[in-house]
Amino acid sequence: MATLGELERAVMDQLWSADGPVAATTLRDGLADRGIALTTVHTVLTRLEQKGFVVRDDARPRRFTARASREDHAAELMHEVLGQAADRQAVLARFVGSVNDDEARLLRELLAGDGR
Amino acid sequence: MATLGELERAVMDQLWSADGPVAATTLRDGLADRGIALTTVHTVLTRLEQKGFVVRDDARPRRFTARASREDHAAELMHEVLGQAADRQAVLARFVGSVNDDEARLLRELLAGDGR
DNA sequence: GCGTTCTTCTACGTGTCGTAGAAGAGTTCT
DNA sequence: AGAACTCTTCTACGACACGTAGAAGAACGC
Repeated sequence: MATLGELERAVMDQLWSADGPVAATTLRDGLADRGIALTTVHTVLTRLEQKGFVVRDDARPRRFTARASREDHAAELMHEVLGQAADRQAVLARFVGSVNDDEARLLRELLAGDGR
Repeated sequence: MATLGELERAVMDQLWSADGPVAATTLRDGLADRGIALTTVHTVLTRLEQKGFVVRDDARPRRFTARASREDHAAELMHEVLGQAADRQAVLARFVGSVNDDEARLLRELLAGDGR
């Protein structure tokens, strides 16, 4: 399971919040609170690209896009965790046992919908 | 989210598979394929203890126990992932959308059971 | 063409993890 | 008790991931 560092996650958050490709300078500005150099942003973006989280286009001020949406990413992570377990049923049972009421309701609806 | 290294995970697997407290020597033997030194096992156990994954008793050849079961651990991880997402509903929707039929059936049963 | 901006390359400090030796503490056997 | 053995703790080191950014070259706008 490829993991994300602090800054890497902050950059992904920016990309996930954006509704389209984003330039490095924009990302740096969004991370202004950290006072981060533009080259640092580029380094992180390159690493995120190598990890398969980000794609860069070939336009000239390069623009970066998250491969999967924030939600897809989270759902994928959940599947990875579940998939690594030998006894998935037990894991699901414990998982369901500790979701809150709203989530339980939602899950029921989601499952009722598809006729599987 | 505290993460586990390769060896740390292997040790946890041993502890999870055991049905009671386990001595360091036993763990080393279970990891015989790696040809690991006993002190290495101890180091890892100490780190796992610091991370809160393991408890050691005060019997003299110390014995180590996993804090949570393998399944609890996985379910906790799933919750952590879910909890970090802003839009949990969307994550759950994608998660449910990609479970296989057996798992969907199981989830329905689990959710039907409790009257929430 | 020239200054400005962007990109890439390279590098370093810190923290985590795998790895284990050395030395001390405890246990066992005679 | 004393010797021999085993277990525990302390300390340390190399590798790798990540945050960080400067230097230098490439591309762009005027």
